[in-house]
Amino acid sequence: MITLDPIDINDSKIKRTAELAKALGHPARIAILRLLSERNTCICGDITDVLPLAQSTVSQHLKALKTAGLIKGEVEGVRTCYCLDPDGMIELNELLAGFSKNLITLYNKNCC
Amino acid sequence: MITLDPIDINDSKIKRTAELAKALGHPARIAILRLLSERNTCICGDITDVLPLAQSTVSQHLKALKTAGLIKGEVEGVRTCYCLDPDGMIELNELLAGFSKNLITLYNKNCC
DNA sequence: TATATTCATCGTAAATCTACGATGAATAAT
DNA sequence: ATTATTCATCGTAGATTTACGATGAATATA
Repeated sequence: MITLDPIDINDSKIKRTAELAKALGHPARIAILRLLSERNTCICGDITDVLPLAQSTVSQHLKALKTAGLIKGEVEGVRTCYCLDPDGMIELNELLAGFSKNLITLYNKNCC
Repeated sequence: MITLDPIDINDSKIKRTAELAKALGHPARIAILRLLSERNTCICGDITDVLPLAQSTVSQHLKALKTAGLIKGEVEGVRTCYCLDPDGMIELNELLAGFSKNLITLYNKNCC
Protein backbone atom coordinates (compact mmCIF):
# COMPACT_ATOMS: atom_id res chain seq x y z
CA MET A 1 0.00 0.00 0.00
CA ILE A 2 1.35 3.35 -1.01
CA THR A 3 0.36 6.64 0.51
CA LEU A 4 0.11 9.48 -1.97
CA ASP A 5 -0.09 13.20 -1.55
CA PRO A 6 -3.39 14.79 -2.50
CA ILE A 7 -3.55 16.35 -5.93
CA ASP A 8 -4.85 19.83 -6.50
CA ILE A 9 -6.76 19.63 -9.74
CA ASN A 10 -7.15 23.39 -9.57
CA ASP A 11 -3.43 23.81 -9.99
CA SER A 12 -3.06 26.43 -12.72
CA LYS A 13 -0.67 24.39 -14.83
CA ILE A 14 -2.90 21.35 -14.75
CA LYS A 15 -5.95 23.45 -15.51
CA ARG A 16 -4.26 25.25 -18.39
CA THR A 17 -3.00 22.00 -19.89
CA ALA A 18 -6.51 20.57 -19.77
CA GLU A 19 -7.92 23.77 -21.24
CA LEU A 20 -5.56 23.62 -24.19
CA ALA A 21 -6.34 19.95 -24.73
CA LYS A 22 -10.04 20.66 -24.59
CA ALA A 23 -9.65 23.32 -27.27
CA LEU A 24 -8.08 20.68 -29.51
CA GLY A 25 -10.78 18.18 -28.63
CA HIS A 26 -12.93 18.53 -31.72
CA PRO A 27 -12.14 17.46 -35.31
CA ALA A 28 -13.29 20.79 -36.72
CA ARG A 29 -10.90 22.71 -34.50
CA ILE A 30 -8.01 20.41 -35.36
CA ALA A 31 -8.82 20.99 -39.03
CA ILE A 32 -8.97 24.76 -38.58
CA LEU A 33 -5.63 24.89 -36.83
CA ARG A 34 -3.99 22.76 -39.47
CA LEU A 35 -5.50 24.92 -42.17
CA LEU A 36 -4.18 28.10 -40.57
CA SER A 37 -0.74 26.58 -40.23
CA GLU A 38 -0.58 25.51 -43.86
CA ARG A 39 -1.45 28.83 -45.48
CA ASN A 40 0.87 31.72 -45.99
CA THR A 41 -1.98 34.13 -45.79
CA CYS A 42 -4.71 34.33 -43.22
CA ILE A 43 -7.88 32.52 -43.97
CA CYS A 44 -11.02 34.50 -43.46
CA GLY A 45 -14.46 33.27 -44.36
CA ASP A 46 -12.84 30.68 -46.57
CA ILE A 47 -12.68 28.48 -43.50
CA THR A 48 -16.40 28.01 -43.66
CA ASP A 49 -16.20 27.08 -47.31
CA VAL A 50 -13.88 24.15 -46.72
CA LEU A 51 -15.67 22.73 -43.70
CA PRO A 52 -18.96 20.84 -43.86
CA LEU A 53 -20.44 23.05 -41.17
CA ALA A 54 -22.68 26.09 -41.05
CA GLN A 55 -21.08 29.50 -40.82
CA SER A 56 -22.38 30.08 -37.32
CA THR A 57 -20.91 26.78 -36.18
CA VAL A 58 -17.51 27.59 -37.62
CA SER A 59 -17.66 30.98 -35.96
CA GLN A 60 -18.33 29.22 -32.67
CA HIS A 61 -15.32 26.97 -33.10
CA LEU A 62 -13.16 29.95 -33.99
CA LYS A 63 -14.31 31.65 -30.83
CA ALA A 64 -13.37 28.59 -28.78
CA LEU A 65 -9.87 28.58 -30.29
CA LYS A 66 -9.55 32.30 -29.70
CA THR A 67 -10.68 32.03 -26.08
CA ALA A 68 -8.11 29.31 -25.52
CA GLY A 69 -5.44 31.65 -26.88
CA LEU A 70 -4.58 29.48 -29.85
CA ILE A 71 -5.59 31.86 -32.63
CA LYS A 72 -5.95 35.57 -33.19
CA GLY A 73 -8.62 37.32 -35.21
CA GLU A 74 -8.27 40.72 -36.75
CA VAL A 75 -11.11 42.57 -38.41
CA GLU A 76 -10.21 43.66 -41.93
CA GLY A 77 -13.09 45.67 -43.24
CA VAL A 78 -16.03 43.37 -43.62
CA ARG A 79 -13.86 40.31 -43.17
CA THR A 80 -11.99 38.87 -40.25
CA CYS A 81 -8.50 37.54 -40.65
CA TYR A 82 -7.56 34.60 -38.50
CA CYS A 83 -4.14 33.24 -37.78
CA LEU A 84 -2.33 31.16 -35.21
CA ASP A 85 -1.30 32.91 -32.03
CA PRO A 86 2.44 32.37 -31.51
CA ASP A 87 2.08 32.60 -27.74
CA GLY A 88 -0.56 29.90 -27.77
CA MET A 89 1.60 27.73 -29.99
CA ILE A 90 4.44 28.02 -27.52
CA GLU A 91 2.17 27.10 -24.63
CA LEU A 92 0.82 24.19 -26.62
CA ASN A 93 4.30 22.85 -27.09
CA GLU A 94 5.49 23.51 -23.57
CA LEU A 95 2.44 22.34 -21.69
CA LEU A 96 0.59 19.83 -23.81
CA ALA A 97 3.33 18.35 -25.96
CA GLY A 98 5.62 18.58 -22.94
CA PHE A 99 3.11 16.72 -20.80
CA SER A 100 2.75 14.04 -23.42
CA LYS A 101 6.50 13.64 -23.66
CA ASN A 102 6.88 13.41 -19.89
CA LEU A 103 4.36 10.62 -19.69
CA ILE A 104 6.56 8.43 -21.84
CA THR A 105 9.76 9.49 -20.15
CA LEU A 106 8.48 8.75 -16.67
CA TYR A 107 6.56 5.67 -17.60
CA ASN A 108 7.85 2.55 -15.95
CA LYS A 109 7.52 -0.28 -18.42
CA ASN A 110 7.64 -2.89 -15.68
CA CYS A 111 4.45 -1.57 -14.19
CA CYS A 112 1.74 -4.04 -15.24
CA MET B 1 -9.15 35.26 -52.95
CA ILE B 2 -7.77 31.80 -52.50
CA THR B 3 -9.61 28.62 -53.34
CA LEU B 4 -9.04 25.80 -50.90
CA ASP B 5 -9.79 22.13 -51.04
CA PRO B 6 -12.57 20.93 -48.76
CA ILE B 7 -11.49 19.38 -45.48
CA ASP B 8 -12.81 16.05 -44.34
CA ILE B 9 -13.25 16.39 -40.61
CA ASN B 10 -14.07 12.71 -40.52
CA ASP B 11 -10.54 11.88 -41.60
CA SER B 12 -9.42 9.19 -39.19
CA LYS B 13 -6.17 10.90 -38.23
CA ILE B 14 -7.93 14.19 -37.48
CA LYS B 15 -10.65 12.40 -35.55
CA ARG B 16 -8.17 10.37 -33.51
CA THR B 17 -6.09 13.43 -32.71
CA ALA B 18 -9.19 15.23 -31.48
CA GLU B 19 -10.25 12.16 -29.51
CA LEU B 20 -6.91 12.00 -27.71
CA ALA B 21 -7.03 15.73 -26.99
CA LYS B 22 -10.55 15.41 -25.66
CA ALA B 23 -9.43 12.67 -23.29
CA LEU B 24 -6.85 15.08 -21.88
CA GLY B 25 -9.39 17.87 -21.70
CA HIS B 26 -10.19 17.69 -18.00
CA PRO B 27 -7.94 18.58 -15.04
CA ALA B 28 -8.81 15.37 -13.21
CA ARG B 29 -7.70 13.26 -16.16
CA ILE B 30 -4.48 15.21 -16.54
CA ALA B 31 -3.83 14.64 -12.85
CA ILE B 32 -4.56 10.93 -13.11
CA LEU B 33 -2.18 10.47 -16.03
CA ARG B 34 0.57 12.37 -14.27
CA LEU B 35 0.01 10.31 -11.17
CA LEU B 36 0.26 7.06 -13.10
CA SER B 37 3.44 8.22 -14.78
CA GLU B 38 5.13 9.21 -11.55
CA ARG B 39 4.74 5.92 -9.73
CA ASN B 40 6.92 2.91 -10.18
CA THR B 41 4.14 0.62 -9.12
CA CYS B 42 0.61 0.46 -10.34
CA ILE B 43 -1.92 2.63 -8.66
CA CYS B 44 -5.12 0.97 -7.66
CA GLY B 45 -7.97 2.60 -5.81
CA ASP B 46 -5.62 5.07 -4.21
CA ILE B 47 -6.42 7.42 -7.06
CA THR B 48 -9.69 8.34 -5.44
CA ASP B 49 -7.94 9.18 -2.19
CA VAL B 50 -5.79 11.88 -3.72
CA LEU B 51 -8.47 13.54 -5.81
CA PRO B 52 -11.23 15.76 -4.43
CA LEU B 53 -13.85 13.76 -6.28
CA ALA B 54 -16.27 10.98 -5.45
CA GLN B 55 -15.24 7.41 -6.19
CA SER B 56 -17.84 7.05 -8.90
CA THR B 57 -16.62 10.20 -10.59
CA VAL B 58 -13.02 9.03 -10.58
CA SER B 59 -14.14 5.70 -11.98
CA GLN B 60 -15.88 7.58 -14.77
CA HIS B 61 -12.71 9.51 -15.62
CA LEU B 62 -10.70 6.30 -15.58
CA LYS B 63 -13.17 4.79 -17.99
CA ALA B 64 -12.79 7.77 -20.32
CA LEU B 65 -9.01 7.39 -20.30
CA LYS B 66 -9.34 3.67 -20.89
CA THR B 67 -11.77 4.14 -23.77
CA ALA B 68 -9.35 6.58 -25.37
CA GLY B 69 -6.62 3.94 -25.09
CA LEU B 70 -4.44 5.95 -22.75
CA ILE B 71 -4.53 3.63 -19.75
CA LYS B 72 -5.00 -0.03 -19.01
CA GLY B 73 -6.82 -1.54 -16.05
CA GLU B 74 -6.20 -5.00 -14.70
CA VAL B 75 -8.28 -6.59 -11.99
CA GLU B 76 -6.18 -7.79 -9.08
CA GLY B 77 -8.48 -9.54 -6.71
CA VAL B 78 -10.80 -7.01 -5.25
CA ARG B 79 -8.73 -4.16 -6.61
CA THR B 80 -8.05 -2.89 -10.09
CA CYS B 81 -4.57 -1.92 -11.13
CA TYR B 82 -4.27 1.00 -13.49
CA CYS B 83 -1.28 2.00 -15.53
CA LEU B 84 -0.46 3.93 -18.66
CA ASP B 85 -0.97 2.16 -21.96
CA PRO B 86 2.30 2.31 -23.92
CA ASP B 87 0.46 2.20 -27.24
CA GLY B 88 -1.65 5.16 -26.24
CA MET B 89 1.43 7.04 -25.09
CA ILE B 90 3.03 6.49 -28.48
CA GLU B 91 -0.07 7.72 -30.25
CA LEU B 92 -0.21 10.71 -27.96
CA ASN B 93 3.29 11.66 -28.93
CA GLU B 94 2.94 10.95 -32.60
CA LEU B 95 -0.46 12.49 -33.16
CA LEU B 96 -1.04 15.13 -30.54
CA ALA B 97 2.46 16.26 -29.69
CA GLY B 98 3.34 15.86 -33.35
CA PHE B 99 0.41 18.01 -34.36
CA SER B 100 1.41 20.66 -31.88
CA LYS B 101 4.96 20.64 -33.15
CA ASN B 102 3.83 20.90 -36.77
CA LEU B 103 1.76 23.95 -36.03
CA ILE B 104 4.85 25.85 -34.99
CA THR B 105 6.98 24.49 -37.78
CA LEU B 106 4.49 25.42 -40.48
CA TYR B 107 3.45 28.66 -38.95
CA ASN B 108 4.24 31.65 -41.09
CA LYS B 109 5.19 34.48 -38.81
CA ASN B 110 4.42 37.07 -41.48
CA CYS B 111 0.76 36.22 -41.41
CA CYS B 112 -0.94 38.88 -39.30
C1' DT C 1 -28.34 55.74 -51.69
C1' DA C 2 -29.52 51.05 -52.21
C1' DT C 3 -27.88 46.39 -52.29
C1' DA C 4 -24.76 42.68 -51.31
C1' DT C 5 -21.24 40.44 -48.47
C1' DT C 6 -19.10 39.02 -44.29
C1' DC C 7 -19.21 37.56 -39.87
C1' DA C 8 -20.65 37.67 -34.81
C1' DT C 9 -24.31 36.78 -31.96
C1' DC C 10 -28.89 35.11 -30.39
C1' DG C 11 -32.13 31.55 -29.64
C1' DT C 12 -32.73 26.82 -29.34
C1' DA C 13 -32.80 21.67 -29.68
C1' DA C 14 -30.27 17.58 -29.02
C1' DA C 15 -26.34 15.41 -27.33
C1' DT C 16 -22.65 14.89 -24.18
C1' DC C 17 -20.20 15.71 -19.86
C1' DT C 18 -19.58 15.99 -14.98
C1' DA C 19 -20.79 15.18 -10.60
C1' DC C 20 -22.99 12.58 -6.91
C1' DG C 21 -25.26 8.86 -4.12
C1' DA C 22 -26.98 4.24 -4.26
C1' DT C 23 -26.44 -0.34 -5.43
C1' DG C 24 -24.38 -4.67 -6.38
C1' DA C 25 -20.74 -7.99 -7.68
C1' DA C 26 -16.40 -9.88 -6.45
C1' DT C 27 -13.05 -10.79 -3.38
C1' DA C 28 -10.62 -10.54 1.14
C1' DA C 29 -10.63 -10.77 6.01
C1' DT C 30 -12.56 -12.29 10.37
C1' DA D 1 -20.29 -18.14 7.09
C1' DT D 2 -20.36 -13.40 7.93
C1' DT D 3 -18.63 -8.99 7.35
C1' DA D 4 -15.76 -5.52 5.16
C1' DT D 5 -13.45 -3.58 1.13
C1' DT D 6 -12.98 -2.32 -3.57
C1' DC D 7 -14.67 -0.76 -7.61
C1' DA D 8 -17.95 -0.65 -11.71
C1' DT D 9 -22.33 0.63 -12.99
C1' DC D 10 -26.96 2.80 -12.73
C1' DG D 11 -29.86 6.66 -12.28
C1' DT D 12 -30.08 11.39 -12.39
C1' DA D 13 -29.56 16.52 -12.10
C1' DG D 14 -27.32 20.36 -13.92
C1' DA D 15 -23.94 22.31 -16.97
C1' DT D 16 -21.74 22.48 -21.25
C1' DT D 17 -21.17 21.48 -26.17
C1' DT D 18 -22.49 21.25 -30.81
C1' DA D 19 -25.28 22.15 -34.40
C1' DC D 20 -28.44 25.05 -37.07
C1' DG D 21 -31.22 29.06 -38.86
C1' DA D 22 -32.30 33.82 -38.17
C1' DT D 23 -30.91 38.30 -37.33
C1' DG D 24 -28.24 42.39 -37.35
C1' DA D 25 -24.06 45.33 -37.57
C1' DA D 26 -20.40 46.79 -40.43
C1' DT D 27 -18.42 47.44 -44.58
C1' DA D 28 -17.98 47.13 -49.56
C1' DT D 29 -20.03 47.60 -54.12
C1' DA D 30 -23.25 49.10 -57.66
